[in-house]
Amino acid sequence: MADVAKVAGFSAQTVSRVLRKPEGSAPHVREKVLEAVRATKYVQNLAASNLASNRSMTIAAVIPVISASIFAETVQGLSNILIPAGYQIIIGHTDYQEDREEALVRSLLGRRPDAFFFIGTRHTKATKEMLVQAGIPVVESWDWVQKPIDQLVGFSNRRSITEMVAYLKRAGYQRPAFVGSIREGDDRAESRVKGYLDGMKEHLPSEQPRTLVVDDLPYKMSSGRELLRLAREQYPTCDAMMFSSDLFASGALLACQALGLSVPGDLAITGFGDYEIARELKPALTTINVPSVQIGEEAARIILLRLNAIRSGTPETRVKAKKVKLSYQLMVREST
Amino acid sequence: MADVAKVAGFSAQTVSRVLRKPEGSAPHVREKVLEAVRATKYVQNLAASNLASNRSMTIAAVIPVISASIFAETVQGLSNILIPAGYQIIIGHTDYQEDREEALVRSLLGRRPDAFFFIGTRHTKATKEMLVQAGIPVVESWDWVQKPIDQLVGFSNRRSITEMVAYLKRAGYQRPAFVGSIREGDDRAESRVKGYLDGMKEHLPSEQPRTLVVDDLPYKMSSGRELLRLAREQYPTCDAMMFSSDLFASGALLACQALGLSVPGDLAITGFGDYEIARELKPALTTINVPSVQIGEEAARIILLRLNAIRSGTPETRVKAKKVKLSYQLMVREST
DNA sequence: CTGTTAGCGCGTTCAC
DNA sequence: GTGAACGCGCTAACAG
Repeated sequence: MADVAKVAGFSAQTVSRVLRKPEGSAPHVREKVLEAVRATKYVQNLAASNLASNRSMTIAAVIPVISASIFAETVQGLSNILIPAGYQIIIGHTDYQEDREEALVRSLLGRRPDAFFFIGTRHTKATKEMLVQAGIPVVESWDWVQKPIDQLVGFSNRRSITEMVAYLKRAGYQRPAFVGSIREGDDRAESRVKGYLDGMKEHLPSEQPRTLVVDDLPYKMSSGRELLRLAREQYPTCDAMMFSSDLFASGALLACQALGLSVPGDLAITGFGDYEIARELKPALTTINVPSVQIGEEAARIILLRLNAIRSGTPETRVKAKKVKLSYQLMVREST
Repeated sequence: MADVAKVAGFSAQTVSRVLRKPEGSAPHVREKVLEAVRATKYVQNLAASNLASNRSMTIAAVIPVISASIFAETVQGLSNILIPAGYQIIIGHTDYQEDREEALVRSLLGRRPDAFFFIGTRHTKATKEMLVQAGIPVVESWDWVQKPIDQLVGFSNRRSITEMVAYLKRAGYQRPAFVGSIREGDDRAESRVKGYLDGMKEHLPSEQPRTLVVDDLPYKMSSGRELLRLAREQYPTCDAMMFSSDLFASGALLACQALGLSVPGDLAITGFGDYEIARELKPALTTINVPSVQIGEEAARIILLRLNAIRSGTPETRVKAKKVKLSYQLMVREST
């Protein structure tokens, strides 16, 4: 920066100012400085900037897995808002393991992010403590809990499935089963199981609930085929299968075709997530649409609001939002 | 760190050493220090560490889009090797736009990553200059070029499609078309078009090549349906459609079923990428398997090798690997 | 194997 | 609107 200053004919302070707040300097100064930056191919060292300013202009995003496209959509939503605002997002993934999350948060904290974003609401005690002590905004998302660490942008996984049961009942199904491979630690998927049980109690109280939940099948379409096989074995009289994800539902649907089972004639199938494949398959899949992009965008807005408030010294209570509830949507299609 | 040192009864330097290289200190010292770290809930400030050591322990990964699961697999491969080695990966995405890539690289450079990884081999002149000047290892990937910026881990998109044409010819197809929606800037997909033209010239020289390449359809299954419609209109006598991606091929395959077209009876279909859906559909999709995870792992190994060499002062020439060529695989299935 | 000294490259503060 | 002094929290280099 000193070199740039020398070339421009000003002090390093002026270079720093122009770089951070161009409109704060006189136009001719600004021009000269920016010219010198180009001439010297100067790239600011953000580590030094971070150290001196105590702000890193990064937001930490903690997600279960990167490769799930639906979570990628949420990250996309975050980016849509945060990148234009000058923030970088640093992503970490936990593979649904709380202890990995704890290690990850510890390591991310070392970079002094200005805020944290989580997909999920379940964390170890130590994780929560670290976050509280860091004293930065934390937004959790993708589910609905009573007491978030700080702020929450979510929807009720549980109620969405209860609603699906209600719909199936109305559509004439009497013996729906809930089927899925649920990683231990995936509390959102576990909420969906509860939602199923709620729904059965409320809408089909005469029926014994049918659940088949394993934890050792990978998150792939082919697991849907395997789950279908297991579920038909265990619940031969079941007339509708509610899968914990569209991915499993899609695999099961294709397997039904291979087996010569008619959907929804012989068996109705539902999913969760409203992935693109749900719309494209024949029959198209009845499922639950999740506001994945919107969650990210809303979380980003909350983060920016909080950060601006902190910078300008606004009292916390003025901006600390309540929890934000977004709405899922039941997508009724041909598979039921 | 001074506080931790006081609690432990040692100097800050010793705390620093224990944190970075635990085996470098006497066991009783190590114990005391780590105990003090826990007691004070100390979290190291990596920005300061970075500044002082001139190493950030981060690797920048530049990819076209996060949400494409096949790229996520490559990032997974990177993680598999780099995370255990103590590195963090910082991801940026370009949406296939060279100018966005340039801005992204500039911004990432500000964090002083220890190395760069790219999916893709096409960059602006300014981008290349910045990277060369940064003087850090750069690994490009996912395609095959003569002169990479630094190192390359890839395969020939072009030759893979040529091989597919050869296979189709052997299988009895005479009038294959190449169909896709290709974002401007997606040089790998553009290589595939060239591979198709090579293949036609070499294996079906009597036929006029049939290409339908648009640039305005989104990267979604539903675009496959649209591409199928356009291609049938333009090339009614075509007997095999080679799609630029499994996603389009899948959409087209499902659309064929809806239209009552038999695959491969009336029309053969091939894809690219070997996504899971390619295996699961009926008929299963003939496609090209890309070593996506392996690319990431191999790139990570090269990066570690280079970084260790730099640290230990080994001369560049000793470790600077040649380009690494990985092999794709033609997956012949039922759709041809 | 441990401690001391100096400085990494910036931004904040205050003076002008 | 611009410049000088100082320090952010850590590690490299050296001494012991």
